[in-house]
Amino acid sequence: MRKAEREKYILRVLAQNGFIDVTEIEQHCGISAITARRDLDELAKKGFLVRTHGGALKKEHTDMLFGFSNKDDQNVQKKETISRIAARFIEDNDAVLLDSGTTVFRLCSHILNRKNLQVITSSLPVASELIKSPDIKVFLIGGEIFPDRRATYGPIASEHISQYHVKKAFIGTDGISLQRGLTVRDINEATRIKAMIDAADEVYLLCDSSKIESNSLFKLAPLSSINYLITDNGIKDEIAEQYREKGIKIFIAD
Amino acid sequence: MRKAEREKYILRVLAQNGFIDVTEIEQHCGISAITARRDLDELAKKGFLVRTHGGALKKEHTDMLFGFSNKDDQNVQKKETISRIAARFIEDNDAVLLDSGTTVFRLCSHILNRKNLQVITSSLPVASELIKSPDIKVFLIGGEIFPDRRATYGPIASEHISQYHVKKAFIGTDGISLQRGLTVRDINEATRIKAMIDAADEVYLLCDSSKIESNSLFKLAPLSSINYLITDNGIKDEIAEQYREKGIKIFIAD
DNA sequence: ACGTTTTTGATTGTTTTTGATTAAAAATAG
DNA sequence: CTATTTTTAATCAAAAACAATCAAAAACGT
Repeated sequence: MRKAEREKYILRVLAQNGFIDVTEIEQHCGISAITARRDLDELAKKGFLVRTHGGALKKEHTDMLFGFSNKDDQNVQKKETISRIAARFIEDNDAVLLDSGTTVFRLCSHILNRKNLQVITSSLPVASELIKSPDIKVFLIGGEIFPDRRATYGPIASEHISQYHVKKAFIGTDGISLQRGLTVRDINEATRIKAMIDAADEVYLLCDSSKIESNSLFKLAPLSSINYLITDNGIKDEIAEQYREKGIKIFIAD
Repeated sequence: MRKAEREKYILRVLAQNGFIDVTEIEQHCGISAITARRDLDELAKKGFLVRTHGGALKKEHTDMLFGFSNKDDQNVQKKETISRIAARFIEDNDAVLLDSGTTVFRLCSHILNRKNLQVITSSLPVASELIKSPDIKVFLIGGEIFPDRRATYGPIASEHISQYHVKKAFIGTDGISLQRGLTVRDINEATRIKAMIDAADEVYLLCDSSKIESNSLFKLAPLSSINYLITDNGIKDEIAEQYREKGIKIFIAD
């Protein structure tokens, strides 16, 4: 049985039973245990399942809040690796701002074990994921809810954000470029992200490489307003160098 | 059965029955008693359940995401009828405040078809339910999230509520009595509900009859602060009459 | 056909999980 | 209350699953 075929089988069993174990894959597909485990590891890395000892569990409902409509393997994998790198910058006892957006959302599963963490977020999925942990205090930013994004926005939200001060903010944008700085599709997102940048000492931008050196409609902040750029290895070396010259520290996931 | 799968099973049984015992796990999962106990110990350590002799008890905020588990059928039915009555008071073009709590939450499904409705809520489940409708604008009240209740509370939330003014507010309490007025178990709930009452012209209290003429720990407002009481047919006639004399309009669902 | 990449399996030692055995603690019955 | 049964805690050893590394096989592009 081919790899692609096996992946399909694994996901199908998971959707049905909620669980699959290594030996079952081994027998059903006629492969060695180690290959079965590798299959699961890869699917876990892409975010399609949760790896456990001896098998794997189906991802929970909150993880689907943003839908699996973009089952684009490549992008899911990129976002997963980016978020994993970003998670390393969130430590015990931190107070952080987390914006909405799929990449930032994926960050959540990697920081559930932090102790005494305070998280301020505008995102409902982020909130619902993080309140699972008893050691994380979650503050929700008030305001009108943008149904598509499952996040609050608008003047109330922006004003609310300005009441906080945090060390680190993790944000996403639709575009970033040397010339135009940070840009987004929606004006409401723009004002909210701007408020988040102002409320934080250090700003981390999570952004897959396809968005680098591309522009969206609304300019929200200059390049200088971010301190860290976390992206995937699709970024060209000479571009990365130019960003570094602007004083931005780049971390490349692969 | 694998460990991960067993944990899922344990939590599922707990969500349903509220209790699970070691021998049941032992038999159902085909493992030794000691392993079953170890499973429970670990889950208890993570805070997902409360360990007892011979088994474990459910802890409130475990595996439900943005929903509520249906505890016992009797109460669910009462709450359903109450919420259906309450829904009749919410009309197209209204602006309403909805508090957290299961009874108010049930209201949501009955108002999804309203047009041009504006809803302000502190409840994450309410928000996530109502954003399904394109004709309802949802405003979320910011603040710290109370994980057990899936709602925001605290000084930020109260202050945020005071920025709004609405015609109707729908709230729930843990107790109501002629002598002590409205009471709740948690001080944080108290201040938030107080703020909601102040922000609304008309206050609707949704309350099953078991809570009428019973008191909880924190007094939050006098009886005079509510205008409507919606309850089930468990309320005694003479009690209802006394409330009416105090100027409260009572609606009894059956 | 050739070299390259991807996929797979075997090997090693390590970690996690599991169950048996013991004595202590808690619940139960008389 | 004491005696009996049940449940637990603790320790240990076996089994299963793991990670890491290497080499063989298959698929791939040119």
